[in-house]
Amino acid sequence: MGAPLALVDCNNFYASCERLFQPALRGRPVIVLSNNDGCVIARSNEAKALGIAMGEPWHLIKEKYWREDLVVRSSNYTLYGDLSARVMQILKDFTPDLEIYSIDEAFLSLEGFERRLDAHARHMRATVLQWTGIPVSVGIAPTKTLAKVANRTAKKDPVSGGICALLTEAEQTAALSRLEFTDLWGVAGRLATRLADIGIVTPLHLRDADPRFIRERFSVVLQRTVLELQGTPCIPLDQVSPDRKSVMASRSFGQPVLTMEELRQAVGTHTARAAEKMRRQQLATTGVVVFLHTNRFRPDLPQYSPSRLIRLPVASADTARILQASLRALGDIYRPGFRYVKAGVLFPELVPEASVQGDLWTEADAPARKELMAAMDALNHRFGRGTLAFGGSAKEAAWHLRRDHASAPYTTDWRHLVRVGGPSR
DNA sequence: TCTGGGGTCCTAGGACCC
DNA sequence: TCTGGGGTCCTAGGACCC
Repeated sequence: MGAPLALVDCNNFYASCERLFQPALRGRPVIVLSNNDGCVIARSNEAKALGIAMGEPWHLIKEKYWREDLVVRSSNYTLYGDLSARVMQILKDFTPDLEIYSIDEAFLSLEGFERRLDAHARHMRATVLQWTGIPVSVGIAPTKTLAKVANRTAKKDPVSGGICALLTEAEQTAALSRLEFTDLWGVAGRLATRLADIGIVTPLHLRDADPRFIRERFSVVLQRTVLELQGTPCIPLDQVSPDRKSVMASRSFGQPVLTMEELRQAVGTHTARAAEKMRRQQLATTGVVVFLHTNRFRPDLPQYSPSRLIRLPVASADTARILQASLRALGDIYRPGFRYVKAGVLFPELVPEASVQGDLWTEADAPARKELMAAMDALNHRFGRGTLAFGGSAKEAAWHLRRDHASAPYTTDWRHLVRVGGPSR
């Protein structure tokens, strides 16, 4: 068993942020809505108590709640981003071994604090609250999946004081027995239905399942969940966030859009936004996908959800060059007569901007390919001929390896595969 | 009339290539 | 009675996460 991990999660984050600058909202039900005020994306405890569900379309429920004391806010992501950064900075002062998992969550290694976990967690929680006003919950356990369980338990249990540690099997069993099945990290509706077919309907059933059976019947992803529930860490703490593999910008229109001119405008803005986001991370794209959607909630209307990928001759981070490709893609897929409600732009395969110099990046890629070929030969030699049928896609090679060798860690990076699967070099 | 946005991984089928 | 096979890339869609 490794050192204990903590998952620190801000309570009802967006709703808490909104409350921060308006203390009058304390004790009142508060919800935050998504873009275009479409769906409910955050709820204070009081709003949850009213029965408002996550993701509920606002227009369907506003009639029902207008007479309640409900406070409704449009989302303000700049504010949430700023507050998130402040919370994370405070957590970093408690341990340098920290992975920012999302805008409102971080995993922390508690190595070295084993003998005073509780006091340490209480101190963290109090400091974040005092300095930012944001309440957080802390879950402590030997694996990330169990830390998620602990965090949820801390939130649910009023006497926990916002902190829950699940270090012994008895504590873990007790916590798991109080959880809904789909409360588990990685188990949502569809998977729960499929698991129910074979009699697995509670968190404890899943923990006590045979990981190898789960992998054969389901996937390596779910197998990791089982192992982690059993206390075996499978998902390491990622302190350095890896480069994004793709970047997307998309928006729903307020009303249906019919003309090419309106779509060109939208695709233009999305391209510019995505390109900015990409440049901020010092990446460049090898292509651009443009996609459109008609209204899927109106099956009575004609449906059309096309997408088109245009490859760039050379990876680029230049908005003008990418825009040219975007508009060409849009021209390919646009069909008049449909009522479009959403448009988006996706840069699907990003490379470091520094590797792009004129058209040299494809050249620079050649030695890497050669190394990859050699690595695959080595893997085939070790595991038997044909283990990896490899042409050019590291993604597919990784998939083969995971399928055929349960022991291979979950990765799509072939360099990693070489280290874990190949002969020592 | 009004149903989010941004990610990751996986699967399947068809076009195309040698 | 038989219709090649192995491979890549693309489109489309499903599942999960926050």
